[in-house]
Amino acid sequence: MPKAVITIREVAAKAGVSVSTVSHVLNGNDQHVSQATRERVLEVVRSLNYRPNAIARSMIKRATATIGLVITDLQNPLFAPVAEGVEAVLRDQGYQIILASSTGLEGEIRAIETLRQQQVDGFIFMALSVRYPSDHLLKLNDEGVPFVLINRYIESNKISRVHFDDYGAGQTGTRHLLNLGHRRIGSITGPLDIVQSRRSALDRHRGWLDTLAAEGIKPPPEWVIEGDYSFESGYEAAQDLLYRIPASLGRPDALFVANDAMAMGALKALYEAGVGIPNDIAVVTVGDPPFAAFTIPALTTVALPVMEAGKQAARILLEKLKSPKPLPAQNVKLDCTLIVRESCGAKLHRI
Amino acid sequence: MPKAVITIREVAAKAGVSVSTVSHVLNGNDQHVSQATRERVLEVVRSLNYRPNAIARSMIKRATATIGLVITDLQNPLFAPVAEGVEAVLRDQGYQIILASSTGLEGEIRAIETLRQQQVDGFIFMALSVRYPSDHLLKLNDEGVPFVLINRYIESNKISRVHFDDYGAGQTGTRHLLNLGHRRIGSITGPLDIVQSRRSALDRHRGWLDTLAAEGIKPPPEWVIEGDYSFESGYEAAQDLLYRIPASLGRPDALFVANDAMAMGALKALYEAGVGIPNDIAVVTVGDPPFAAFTIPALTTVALPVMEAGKQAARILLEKLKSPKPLPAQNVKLDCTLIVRESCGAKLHRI
DNA sequence: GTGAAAGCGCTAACAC
DNA sequence: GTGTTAGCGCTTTCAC
Repeated sequence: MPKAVITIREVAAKAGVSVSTVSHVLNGNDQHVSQATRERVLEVVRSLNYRPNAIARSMIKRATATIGLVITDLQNPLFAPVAEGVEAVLRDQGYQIILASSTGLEGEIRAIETLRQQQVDGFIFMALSVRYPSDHLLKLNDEGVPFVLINRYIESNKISRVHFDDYGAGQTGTRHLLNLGHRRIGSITGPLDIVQSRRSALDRHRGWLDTLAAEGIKPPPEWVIEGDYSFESGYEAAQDLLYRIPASLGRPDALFVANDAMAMGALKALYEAGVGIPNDIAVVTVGDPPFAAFTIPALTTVALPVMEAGKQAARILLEKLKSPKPLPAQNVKLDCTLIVRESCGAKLHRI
Repeated sequence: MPKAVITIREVAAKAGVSVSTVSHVLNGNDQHVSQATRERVLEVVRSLNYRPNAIARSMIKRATATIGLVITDLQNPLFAPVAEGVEAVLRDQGYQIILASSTGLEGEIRAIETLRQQQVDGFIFMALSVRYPSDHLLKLNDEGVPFVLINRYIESNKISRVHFDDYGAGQTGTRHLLNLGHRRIGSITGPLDIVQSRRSALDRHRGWLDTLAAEGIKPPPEWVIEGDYSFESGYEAAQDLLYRIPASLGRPDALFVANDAMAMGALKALYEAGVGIPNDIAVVTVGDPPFAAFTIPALTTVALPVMEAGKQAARILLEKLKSPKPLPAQNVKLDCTLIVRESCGAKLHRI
């Protein structure tokens, strides 16, 4: 800020009081300040358009009222609603959010370092839950830095995190298909392979598998195709499903697709192939983006409470920030809810 | 950060030098420091895991190397790519981004105030370009605070901004329809009314209108329906177009839809009504979200260079930040490019 | 080459 | 009730 910046000293001078008096009235330590003085000070503050320097303040307080929000992928559609949730609860408490997007492990470590130099009071990590090493987070925790993870898996029960009940989402979606009378249920999964695998993909997949198993159903491996959560991969997976299955086996008549983008891709491939949805193949998915109601047909889906995840994470962080002593880690799992639209049809065929 | 924080003094002590020497080596004022001393200091820095306090540093420097990114709507799909662009160029220069989402004029003013107390070096405003008063921005500019606007209109040529060539987008889309041989061209517009109007909606609309006029075409008012950029409004507008037009007038055989979300909504309404796209009605739109290639049919669209907007804004801001004296305002208008997919068909019918 | 010391703008004892 | 003052952790003249 180039312009002549005005300080507490000038306010004090103009009001004819000492800086400490000004400080007192500004910080609400009013008890020991006379009504008249207070008003005079406030008046000068206003007339001078005085803006307290938060930086100077935080040097003394040893707290900046800022938190670092570190994100692995800004373009991830979950990011905006999560950030909105975080923002909403943090702002209410006077905290600012410093945003850092990082790529890969190196980037994340660098981001943390920079933000610590900026003296952020805590962190929220919002990430693809790829399985990369988390030693730096463990260390961060040991150092007593408050933080919480969103949608990221970690092998430690000493770290607070909020995540979605992905396993439950897999169950819910699959059960819906079952209830509709389907037995031949295939799946387009998220990234399951060792290096790229995401926890959410694994869990949703297990939810699907276990739910079928509970009904004594064991789908042939040809009916599950692995995607990578992208529109493209859903499109291609659906084509594979259509054209690469041995005729003897036949097609599934329902599909559990692990996320919304792939589901939209699949819808298109199916449409192009002349496969009717939901009549020939019913489709259920996970995630409820704004477009879900406007695909053709509209997606029946298991919605993730994304903004809520941001809010919860912020609340947990706030608790840590306000507590003088370290709090036990919290692990909150958010329930996902089925939203019935068109892609599975509506009628129950259940016998 | 609760843990015993280690300061430059301790580094100095352990290295057996003065704090100023440590400061010199840390800041690259190496010239006057002996090789041996430098190495000793660096060694101690590493062993102590010393983390310089950026807050203390910025008190002296009178600059924080942070900028405020203020957004009116986190959920706006343009936000993520813009933020990514901003982040990318700013981070390269060692700047941090402080995020503030604000609602309405009041919220924006509050956000600015708070960020100024945090001593941010500059601002980027990313907003719906609704027409609300911008006096506070004018004043901010007069005070010498560097900032740039993204996608927001302002009646002043003293303020730097980057925006999309919305008028050109309207032209490009419309011309594509014309080239395909269409003459009966309707439109679903963005918010045009006095209170909610957005500059982009107005400009795209004018682009459409003028391009038709240049060909001597004057579409009947019944063929233009106003939406609000949402999926729903596109859906409803298309229904209006289908069912509310006097039979005598007949339907348009092509549609310029002012944004991607409304286009997707319209596609669905048209599909449900059994209207074939592009054969019965061709659809062109503006904006190229990830889903555009996977609607049914895939959207032919005029793409906005969203991430580029973020980058440009950040570059302009950086220039301001580095310049000792105020720079003249820059006004960059970004070109939009047609992406041909399926919703208009491909064949040129042009006679 | 290296160090002492004066602040940056503010808060919080502690005096009076 | 109000004022004095000692720092927060750092950079930066200016001496030596």
